[in-house]
Amino acid sequence: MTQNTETTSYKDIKQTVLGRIRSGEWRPDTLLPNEEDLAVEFSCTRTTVNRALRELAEEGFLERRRKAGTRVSSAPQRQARFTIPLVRDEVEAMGGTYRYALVSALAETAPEWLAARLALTPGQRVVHVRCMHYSGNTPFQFEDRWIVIDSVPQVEQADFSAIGPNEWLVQTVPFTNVELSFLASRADATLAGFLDVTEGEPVFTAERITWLQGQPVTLAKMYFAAGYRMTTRL
Amino acid sequence: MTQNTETTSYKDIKQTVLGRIRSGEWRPDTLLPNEEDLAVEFSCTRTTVNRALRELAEEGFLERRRKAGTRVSSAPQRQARFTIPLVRDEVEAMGGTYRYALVSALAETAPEWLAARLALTPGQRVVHVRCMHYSGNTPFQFEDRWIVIDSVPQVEQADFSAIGPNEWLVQTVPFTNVELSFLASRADATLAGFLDVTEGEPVFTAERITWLQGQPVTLAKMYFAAGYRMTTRL
DNA sequence: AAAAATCTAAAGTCTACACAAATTGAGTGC
DNA sequence: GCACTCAATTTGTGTAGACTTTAGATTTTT
Repeated sequence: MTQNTETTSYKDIKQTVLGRIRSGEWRPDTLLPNEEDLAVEFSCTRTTVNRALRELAEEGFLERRRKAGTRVSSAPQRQARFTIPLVRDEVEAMGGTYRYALVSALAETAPEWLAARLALTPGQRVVHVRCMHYSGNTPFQFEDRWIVIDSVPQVEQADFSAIGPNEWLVQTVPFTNVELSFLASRADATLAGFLDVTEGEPVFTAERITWLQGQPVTLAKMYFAAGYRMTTRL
Repeated sequence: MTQNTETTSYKDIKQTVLGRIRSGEWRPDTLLPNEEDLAVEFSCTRTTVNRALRELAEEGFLERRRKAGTRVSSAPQRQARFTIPLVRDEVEAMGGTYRYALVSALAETAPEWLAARLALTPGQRVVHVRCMHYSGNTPFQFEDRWIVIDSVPQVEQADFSAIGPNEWLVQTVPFTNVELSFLASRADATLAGFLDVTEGEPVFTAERITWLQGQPVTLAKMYFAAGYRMTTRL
């Protein structure tokens, strides 16, 4: 486990501290010894203790303030970290064969609701792409996406019949700010058809809005097949 | 911004590197200079560069491998970090007045599906707590929770009429492992009544399973009112 | 050729020390 | 009693240097 027989690594310290929290030895709100004392206890330098405590604080287990010291977080697990896999990876991880199919791709004037969501000027044009992601022959996800032409002019030449809009965008647009939402929506007739569920069924939905340096780039609505759950361990 | 006029801090380096990624100067898959060279460029030590790059890697922007070097992540935004607020905080943050109401709390034998989910031995007993969280008079969340008596014997004496089971558990059980899932479920008659929606409506649902050192402690199903979305910015 | 052994570049971590920044808490003056 | 100042404490961050571990690359062996 340890790198050699005698050094105490920041990982050991993290483990030990976590253990004391879990065991109840250090209950929420308990003030920990300061870094120097812990360094003595673990016979390492303060630097190493610092790293351990800093990371535990980042993970939400501890709260630290200069001069005030370090204490056990009273409301732990405020943060959940989800790994958002690419659709392809997700399908393949479940042992399925990933398949992509374009449904439609059309340039149009942004509908009002979209203009409002993305703060577009009235009449701005977008490319509307709809496509399906399959696991084998089973529908896995229906993707409904709008791409702002002014922000990504190349999109008018893009061919989405072979490559999905997400992968195209990742390759084309250097980088972005993102807002991601999860919600439950209701399958309307069209969606029910695509996902092969009954109309009215609940559908787990992710919405992703992407900006490039303040400019809205794309809004994607991703509708998952019945029974989908997004899971994480803390 | 910078602490004094001349040092380059790891934060500056993070900003600069992120800037180069965003601007497209360093595209996905680009191999970065090694830490020593960057240390020269930023006129600081390798330690400082290391911290900057390490954190960027943790945030998903870079991928690092010993000997192979550091490269720009080709599938960025693999990680979303959600802040899971306590219900009370969430309600109050939206300007509502938080109100809690116990619906029922009964000790019973774990139903089969629950025993399967938590790997209980047949016949193990649980306390089943159902309660509501309101924002003012509007239903905000219906919580359906089972607590394993063998893991938390005190639960039989607990009084959930004033304090919610989540807050009680946080105070009582020192610490835990957690599995958290999000999904879309369908409002049955009971749920529809509690949340004041039509039967059959989609309901955003969070499920949380908690263990204490391998022992299952509790399963909570949290059903959110219509229109709820869980949002994060990256 | 293919497989195994070796070399080596890069990140990973630790030590030891120094100074910076924040904030508490005590003391001071009014 | 109240506001203000200031020193002490604790975490935050940087420097300089060394050793460790991983895994890509090269060479040797089969």
